[in-house]
Amino acid sequence: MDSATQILDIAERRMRQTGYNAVSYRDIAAEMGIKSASLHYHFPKKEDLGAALTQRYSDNFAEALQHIASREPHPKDRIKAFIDIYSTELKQRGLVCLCAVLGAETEGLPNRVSGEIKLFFDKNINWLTQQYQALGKDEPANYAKTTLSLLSGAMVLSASSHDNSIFDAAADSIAQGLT
Amino acid sequence: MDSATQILDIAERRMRQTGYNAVSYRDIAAEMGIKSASLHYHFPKKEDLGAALTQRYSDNFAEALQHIASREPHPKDRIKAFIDIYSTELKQRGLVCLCAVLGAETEGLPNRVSGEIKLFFDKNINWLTQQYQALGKDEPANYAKTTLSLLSGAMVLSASSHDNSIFDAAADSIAQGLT
DNA sequence: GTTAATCTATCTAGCAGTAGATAGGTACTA
DNA sequence: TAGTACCTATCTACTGCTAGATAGATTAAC
Repeated sequence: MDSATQILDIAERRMRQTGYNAVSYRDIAAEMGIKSASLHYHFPKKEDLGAALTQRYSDNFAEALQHIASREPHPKDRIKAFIDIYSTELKQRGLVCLCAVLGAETEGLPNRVSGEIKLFFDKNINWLTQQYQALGKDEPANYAKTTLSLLSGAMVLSASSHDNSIFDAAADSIAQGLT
Repeated sequence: MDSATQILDIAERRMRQTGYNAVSYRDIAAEMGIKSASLHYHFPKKEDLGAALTQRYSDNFAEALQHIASREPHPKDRIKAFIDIYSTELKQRGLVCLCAVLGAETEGLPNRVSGEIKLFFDKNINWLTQQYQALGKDEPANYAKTTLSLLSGAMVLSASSHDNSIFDAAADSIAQGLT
C-alpha cells in the first residue's frame, strides 16, 4: 500500500482513540516499521498530516453521503443509512468519528485542522437538513443539528463508557423521530 | 485563594478548551506566576492533577443535581434545570463539559482519569433516568442516555463551530420531548 | 517568652526522555 | 539521470519530574 495512505490510516485510527496531541510521529513510524524522520517526507509538519487527515475523512464522508443519496430514494432510509455509518464504525472498529474527537480539542488545534472540522460539521448538517426538509419537517435545520449532535455525543459516551447501549438508545431515538 | 484550587481552576478551563494532553504544568504555572516545579508540590504527577480535577468536577455536578432536586419538585423542571447548567457554561463561559472533552480522548488518558469520567456519565444517566421514570416514560434509561449524549455532542459541535444555534436546537429538542 | 522543631509553599537548577523538525546521504526505480 | 522513498544523525524546544535550598508560618518544649 501507498505509504502516505498507510500513514494516514494509522494516524486516523490513533487520533480517533486518543485525540490529536497524544499521537506522535514516532508512534506512527514505529507501527509502520520505518523511522519517524521519514514521515516528514510525506507530511513535512504535523499540521500537514492533521489537515490531510481531516480533509480525507471529510471527503470520504461526503462521497458516502452522495452514494447514499443515489442509492436510497426515501429521506427516511437515507437518514437511517447515515446512522448506520456511525454504528458500523463504532461497533465493528470501536472508533468514534474523527471530527467528534478532534472537535473536542478545537482550541488547541492548528487552524487548518479546526477549519476542516468545522466544514465537516457544516456539510453534514446541510445534507441532513435536505433530508428533513424532504420529509416535510418544520425547521429541518434544527432536526439536522440535533441528529448530528446526538450521534457525535453518543459515540463519545459509548466508547468512553464501553457501553454500546448508549449509542443504540441515541440511534433509536433518531429513528423514532422519523415516524 | 488556595493555590491548589487555583491550579485546578486553570487546568480545568484549559483542558475544557484543548483537552488533557495539550495542557502542561509550565502553562498553568506561567498563568499563576509561579514555577512549574511548584505545581508538583500540590499535584505530584499530572495523573494526580487529572484525577483531582475530574473528581472535583464530578462532585460539584452531583451537588448541583442534588440542589436541583431539592429546589424543583417537578421532573420536567429538573431536566430543564439540568440543561440550563450546560447552557450557562457554554454561553457565558464558552466552555464545554470537561467530561465530554476528556471522554473523546479516553483511550489516551491515565486509568484513574478515564475511570472518573465513566463514573460521571454513569451518575448523570442515573439521575436523568430517575426523572424520566417519574415522568412515566417507557424505557426511561434510554431517554436519559439520549439526553446526556445530545447535550454533550451539541456542546462540542457548538463550541467547535462557534455556533450556539446548534446547542439551542438540541436543548429545544429535549424540551419538546418533555411535553 | 524564648527557643527549637516542624510544616508549608515556593524557589533554583537540572535531569532524562520525547516532541516535531532538518540536513545530508543512499538505494532503488522510471 | 531525475525523482522517489527511505536512511542516519542531529537539533532545538519542551515534557513531566526530582533534588535540594530557602523564607516564613506554625507548633511544641522548656
